[in-house]
Amino acid sequence: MKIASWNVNSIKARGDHVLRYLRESESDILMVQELKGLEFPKESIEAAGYHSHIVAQKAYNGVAIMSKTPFDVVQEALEGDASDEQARYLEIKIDDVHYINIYLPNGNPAPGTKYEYKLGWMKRLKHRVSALVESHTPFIIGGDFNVIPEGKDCHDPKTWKDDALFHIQTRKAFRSLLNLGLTDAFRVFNTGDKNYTFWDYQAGAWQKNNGIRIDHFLLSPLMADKLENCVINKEPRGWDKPSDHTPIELTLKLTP
DNA sequence: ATGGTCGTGTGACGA
Repeated sequence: MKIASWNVNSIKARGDHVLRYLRESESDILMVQELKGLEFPKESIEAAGYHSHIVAQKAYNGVAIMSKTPFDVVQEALEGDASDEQARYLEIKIDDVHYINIYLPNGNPAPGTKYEYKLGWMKRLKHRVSALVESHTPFIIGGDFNVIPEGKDCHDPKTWKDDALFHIQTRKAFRSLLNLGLTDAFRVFNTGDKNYTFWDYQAGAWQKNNGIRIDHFLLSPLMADKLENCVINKEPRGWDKPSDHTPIELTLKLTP
């Protein structure tokens, strides 16, 4: 079973890319982030053989899950702050496995109110993850975490020191998530540096491979044994008019 | 040292 996650940076601008990616990758599940609007090409995605569900708002944020298999929606928001109206969380369920798609806040500039929101969001996520671990629910979390976990996940750690994506408090919060027993799927197979999922549009970052690894798949304890592979597929970042992110792909063995 | 690039929606702002 293949599951992919991709920040598409506007579904309106990248609808054709998503359809092409579904065709070429033959993913069973695709999680996308940054829809950046309310429109969604549900009909053409259905024609391609996928059920879909979106959590969206005007102009900003927005997440969606596409799946060859029908699914149940578990939650369309992260609990812990009733006043939070940003479209950043979608949790679904297929055969007792929960699939969580997140678009974690960017948080810049740090310090500031946006950074406080990011840290608060990470605390709420930890709370949700704790509940799932304690109830022995098998789950995977995929998405744009806006977290550079370690120095080797960027080209030059010095330039990222004060950024909300690499700030020590951000890395601590990410680490405390992992310490609940989650596995960073990509790092099981590849411990090397220069493996990135995002390259800025500016200053030839893509051409120079000056990127960051901020899109991740985390596996719950019960799912870790089912892990077959996890890779970054750099191809779509090289397409015409690309997203600034590229997909991360997870392969699971779900049959006993 | 500075600006550089996209997307939304048509203003700046977010990333």
